[in-house]
Amino acid sequence: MNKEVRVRFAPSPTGPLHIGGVRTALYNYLFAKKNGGKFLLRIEDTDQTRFVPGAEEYIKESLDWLGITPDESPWNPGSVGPYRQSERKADYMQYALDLIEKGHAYYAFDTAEELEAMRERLTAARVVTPQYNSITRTQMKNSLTLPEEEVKARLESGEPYVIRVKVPRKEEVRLNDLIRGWVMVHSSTLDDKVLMKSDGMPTYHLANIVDDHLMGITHVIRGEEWLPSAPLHVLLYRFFGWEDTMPEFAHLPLLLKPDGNGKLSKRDGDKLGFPVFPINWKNKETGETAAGFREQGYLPDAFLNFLAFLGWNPGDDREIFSKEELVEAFSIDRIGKSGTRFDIAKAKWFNEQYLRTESNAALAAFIIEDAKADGIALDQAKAEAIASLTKERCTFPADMWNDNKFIAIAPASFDEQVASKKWNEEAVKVLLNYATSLEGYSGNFDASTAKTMLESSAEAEGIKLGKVMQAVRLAVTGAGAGPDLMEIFAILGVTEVAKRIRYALATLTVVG
RNA sequence: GGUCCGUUCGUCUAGGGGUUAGGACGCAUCCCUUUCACGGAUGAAACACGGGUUCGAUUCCCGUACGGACUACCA
Repeated sequence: MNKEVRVRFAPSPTGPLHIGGVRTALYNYLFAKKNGGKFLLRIEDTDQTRFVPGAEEYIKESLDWLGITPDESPWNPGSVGPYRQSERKADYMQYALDLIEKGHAYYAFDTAEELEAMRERLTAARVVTPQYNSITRTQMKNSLTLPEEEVKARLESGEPYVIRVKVPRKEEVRLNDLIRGWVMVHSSTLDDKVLMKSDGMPTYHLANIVDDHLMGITHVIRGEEWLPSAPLHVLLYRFFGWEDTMPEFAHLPLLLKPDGNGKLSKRDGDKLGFPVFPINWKNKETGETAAGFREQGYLPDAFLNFLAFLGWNPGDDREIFSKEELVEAFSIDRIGKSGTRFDIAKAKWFNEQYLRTESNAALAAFIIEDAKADGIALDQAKAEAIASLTKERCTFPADMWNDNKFIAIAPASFDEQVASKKWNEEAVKVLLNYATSLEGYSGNFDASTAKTMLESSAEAEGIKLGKVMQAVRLAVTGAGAGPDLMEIFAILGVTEVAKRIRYALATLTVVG
């Protein structure tokens, strides 16, 4: 196989992309890059009734956020465009007509009521699968049953019609899925799917095959929900005479809800306690916003890494992979077969891992911005010091500021539980000493100086530092837990520490 | 209902005819430590079931159960 690998991600703009779709896009991207091929994006907007404004932009923004930008797309077209099926509308009819000519498709004039009546009749006759197929089509209004003249007359009169594929009666359809191996289906279980709708638009089945062919797609990597219709697609390639260039298929296992009860869907929104969308989606009709991973504080590379491992693994114990490493390690035969439940705890873990490896300089930007929202101006140096001190204990960038505001904001109140247990005579004595020596100090104040001075303040009273440490922390931060206290002191500076201690001394009273 | 797909710790998974069934998340305990975290160590925790094939099956085959997808002029 020396043909250039070309894969596509083909979402329909019916709303925000959900993470299952994002994973499909990711696998397509990884496969293309791994094989030096191209990753295309095609918008499948053949259902005019379900079109949602903004969905297309949403898809673009989501992929850009994750850095899996298509090589060819509506916004960056290659030579096989257009990349929106609605803009290719004029071309599909000739292919459908070609099929009719070859005897593999036919016109059908049945109304919705007639189709309904047929299904009811079949159901009443206890036919297990009522469908428009090789048997029932003989009783319907189509170009196979109607006289040629009448068909012509109906077409000329402008009567609405669809074009259906003529599925052979008895045939074994085989397909070799890259993930599942040979899948065999008997054509008698397939129905005569509509290829061209009465509004002149093709259905997914026709448009998909025609476009994949025209766009030189070599591998179709898509969700498992397409597996049942894959045999029909194989049949279509055959009817068109394109079997020799038919793409290889890989049907991805589905992303399931955390309880394993059904596949993850858009409607799950935030009900499950975590986002199902890559980025925020504002529903223009309801005005409601569905949460996205980006806005929740997930780093793009961490999210990508997490997503890649939902159904795929490299075969060894490594788990942290940059995008480039994923490309290098990726292969379709290491994709699993079974559905994957979505576990948000693991996603958080990945984010934590990535947060820790981010540079303090980069993280400082988050802290500065979040502090600003609280009306606090932080300089870069101070923000970097906070980042360095806090990033190892946080899941999201925003936690660095939100969980550690006390570093920049002097406590107005103190954790009562800690105060009642730790605020005692000894602590007061030590803090009194410490405040005094801090106030008389004007040299360089770093973490070790802060500690040395605190130690001597305790020693002077013959008190062990460990006994009063919590109280010291409480006095300066208002809380009983947090990052290394002496490092915090260094960030605060000698004057501020002394000031806070004086305030605590004046505010807190020793009880019991 | 029918067609198709699937089933290893709670979750993501590695493995594959003979293994103490490995790792990760989460959980628990311990260590480190001025706290909380981080980190380190340890632990509990799995081959859905029944038949075959075989000297031997978690692994191969067949059933059953369970789960899922599909079953539109939606994708």
